[in-house]
Amino acid sequence: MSPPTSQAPDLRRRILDASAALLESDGLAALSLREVARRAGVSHQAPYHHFKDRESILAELVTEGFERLAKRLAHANDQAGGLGLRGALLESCRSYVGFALGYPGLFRIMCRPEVVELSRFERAQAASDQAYAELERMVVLVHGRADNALTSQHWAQVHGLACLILDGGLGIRLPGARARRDHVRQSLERYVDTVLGNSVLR
Amino acid sequence: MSPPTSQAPDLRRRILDASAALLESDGLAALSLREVARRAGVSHQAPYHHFKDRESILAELVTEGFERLAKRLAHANDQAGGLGLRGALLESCRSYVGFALGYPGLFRIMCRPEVVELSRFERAQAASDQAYAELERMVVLVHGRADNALTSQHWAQVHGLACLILDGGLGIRLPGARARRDHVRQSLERYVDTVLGNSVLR
DNA sequence: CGATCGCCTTGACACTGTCAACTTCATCGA
DNA sequence: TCGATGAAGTTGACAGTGTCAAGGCGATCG
Repeated sequence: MSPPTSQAPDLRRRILDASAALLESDGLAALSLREVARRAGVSHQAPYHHFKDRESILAELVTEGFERLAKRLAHANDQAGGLGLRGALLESCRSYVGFALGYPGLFRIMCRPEVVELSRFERAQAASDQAYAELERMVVLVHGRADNALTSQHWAQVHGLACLILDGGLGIRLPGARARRDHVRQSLERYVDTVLGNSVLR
Repeated sequence: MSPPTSQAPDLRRRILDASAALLESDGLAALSLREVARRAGVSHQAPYHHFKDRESILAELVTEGFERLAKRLAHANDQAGGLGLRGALLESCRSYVGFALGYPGLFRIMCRPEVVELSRFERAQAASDQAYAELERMVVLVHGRADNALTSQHWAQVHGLACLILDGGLGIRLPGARARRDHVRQSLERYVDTVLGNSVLR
């Protein structure tokens, strides 16, 4: 027999792809199981043969999201040798915020426990831990030691910026992708300088 | 006739109170118009005589939330004389995070545009702007001038910490209210010291 | 060749937000 | 005083949702 055509590869993957597409184009509210099934060309019950429930589908997307994010962060960390500490730190921050702005629908469900309760999904939790580990690795590179408060501070900075631009007041105040990108770069550079003690403000 | 008994003050208020209670006790998913109506002891259509739709109810809660938050931040700012700059800045940060942890359900819908689109509700937007203005006032107190990047940085720090403890990986890693409070204090103190240039890390 | 099992279907149920039409009742101008 | 008006609350309906239950169907295998 032939390899699966583009029409019908395995349904599980098609459901995930349709969900991700819907999530980014029309938002979480538009992502109903039935609409996903419709787009995948199957009955409204077919998804239940591959996922326990709606949350499980989203959890799979979340897992893949955290894995991709962790990979980006790891890549930035690995560049500490070539780019130098400041360059790598900046790259790490931009990876995080860039991921959030690049996949806003996905990023949102990654930090909404009322949508996907991470602790219910072992693999998702593990992927999240992996991303955390990369953040912590950057903190070690910068400060020379692991420290919960420092890691929190770093994570909060990039996560907060991402959330505020995506969902909060900063997005409203920055119309247009260009303005956002500029603002992100400016904010992150200032943050990096502050952290590295080169702040012009001292 | 007697003044309204505790049983039936004006329905509008009762609907808002029931919604807020449901939001904090069982989360947003459990907050359906019909359940709210049930708890208010009226038919499922009664709320529509006081609110255009479900989002409008939540928008009213969000408005009140931002007003309360702005008031807390203003109070912290006003204490700059008495507490000193460091004390006031710390108090401002703790107000923000404390608000988020104190009213998690409310805080969540305050930063979820897919639940309440702020730009659709003038008063909510105004209240949000008011809170932003107080954050900016603190930045001016600290740095001597207004600066978008600095305000972003400050806002992102407190917002990020709040989100991560509430919804993200920090909450999972900090079981128990006590551990969270301690972590918040520690993180915020370190942040404040960093900002004020007294960091022990230099 | 018959049993089994994975994948998918149809059908049903309770629940949701919202529209439409109806009742009740207080207010107010003629 | 009376009738109109309009606000506030009701019941009923509709489409849409997530999920449970039962059935069909084709491949696999003892």
